[in-house]
Order: sequence, then C-alpha cells, then structure tokens
Amino acid sequence: MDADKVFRALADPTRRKLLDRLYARNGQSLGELCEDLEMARQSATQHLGILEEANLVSTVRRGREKLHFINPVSLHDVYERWVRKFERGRLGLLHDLKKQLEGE
Amino acid sequence: MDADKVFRALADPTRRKLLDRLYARNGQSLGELCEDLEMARQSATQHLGILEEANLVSTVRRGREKLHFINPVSLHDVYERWVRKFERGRLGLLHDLKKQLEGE
DNA sequence: TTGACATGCAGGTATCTACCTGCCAAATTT
DNA sequence: AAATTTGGCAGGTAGATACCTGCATGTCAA
Repeated sequence: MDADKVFRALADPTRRKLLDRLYARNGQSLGELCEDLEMARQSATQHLGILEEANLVSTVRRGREKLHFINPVSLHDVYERWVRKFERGRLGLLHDLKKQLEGE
Repeated sequence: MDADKVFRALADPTRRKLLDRLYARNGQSLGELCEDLEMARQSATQHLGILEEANLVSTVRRGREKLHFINPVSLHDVYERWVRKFERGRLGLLHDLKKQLEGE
C-alpha cells in the first residue's frame, strides 16, 4: 500500500464526494458520476484516475462504458496503520493535552 | 470539525511524520521536532501551523518555548465519518468488485 | 455504414503548496 | 546589560494541482 497516494487522494473534496456517491451506488460509469459534479468530464476523469492510482477505486470496462467500484482495501490499510494507532492512545493523548492546558 | 482541513493536513508525509514523532513523545517543542526533519525551521513551523489549523495538534507556550500536543479529537471525528462507514460496507463492496472482475 | 454516444489523450493556465532566506521580538543565561 | 536561545513574520520561487478546451478513438444502434 502507498499511504501517500491514499492520503493525497482523500485530500480533495471532489474525490471524497465521488467515493460517497460510489458508496451510495457502486459500479457507476464515468458519465453517471459526472452528472451533478459541476465540472467538465475531463476533470472528473482526472479525479477518478487519482482514486484508481491510490487503489481506492477499481474499474471494469463494459463495452464503451467504464464502471467504477470502491476498493475498500487501501482504506482499511490506512485505518490499520494510522487510525487505530492513535485511537488506542486516544485517552492518554487527551490527558496530556488537558493536563498541559490546566498549567501542568 | 472541518474535514477538509484534516484531510489536507494528513496529505503531507512530513506532517504525518510529525504526528508520529509526537505520538512517540508528546509535548515536544518546535526545536525538538525540527531536529531530524532535514528542512529549515520555518518549513516545520508552517507544517505545524497546518496541523494546528486542522485541530490535530494543540500548543501551549512555556516561556520562550512552544510545546506541541497531539489532539486526537479531529482524527476520531474523521474515523467516525469516513472510516467506519466504509468499514461497515467493506465486505459488500469487496463482493461487488469481485463479482464484476469475474465478469458479472 | 453512418451517426450518436462514452471515454481517452494532449496541452494550456491560474492558483496552491512546500520549500527557502533574511530579519525581528521575546525570554533566558551569564 | 549583553549574548544566546527560541520562536515569529514577510516575502520570494519552483513545482504540483485542479481546472479548462479541443480533438481522437472506440462502441453501439439505426
């Protein structure tokens, strides 16, 4: 897994919106995904390319269409490596912060 | 919570490194955090500013030093809004993908 | 086979980002 | 008080990023 690609891919609101829309209905074509994005098709293509590069989305061609599917593997890896770690230490970290804000 | 700020903050490898270093030892000063970052102090200041803007780091001044603490609240919010959602649907999403790769 | 439809490719531009250098202010130490 | 340490502020630059337009290719349907 390339954590950098995944984080960078998630850093853009349009791409997060695309993931949300795919979550709502998986397997949409490029045209469908573009519909209410308020940007040119080319821009959406670029965004989807970045999501694909990060392995957050996988595609399948069907005739002249390209169908997009969420690939949850990368996201799960990020969770394992990043979120769980901080989640485990969460209460301790909050304690450090609170203690310091109170003036030691 | 401003999801956009949080994701953008996490998108840079230097900033993720800073979070890791703070996780290893919470409450470090700017100087300490700079030590083996191989970049000018000013650059690190900027990165820490972005982490602070995103509420991923909180700071306390002590004399001429500025101490940095991980603030796990934003990260937890991102987890709730983004990771858990996809985590819940994970097996279903994988199924969609697999089915399609096999040709329906 | 011809026209309509879905997507790909090339390139161009304005803004954002991650660095830098140089100088300044405040707190501590001697 | 003078020197040192710690951090802040201003501004400048190269490259990345997020858009765009225009044209080409492949697929389906009439």
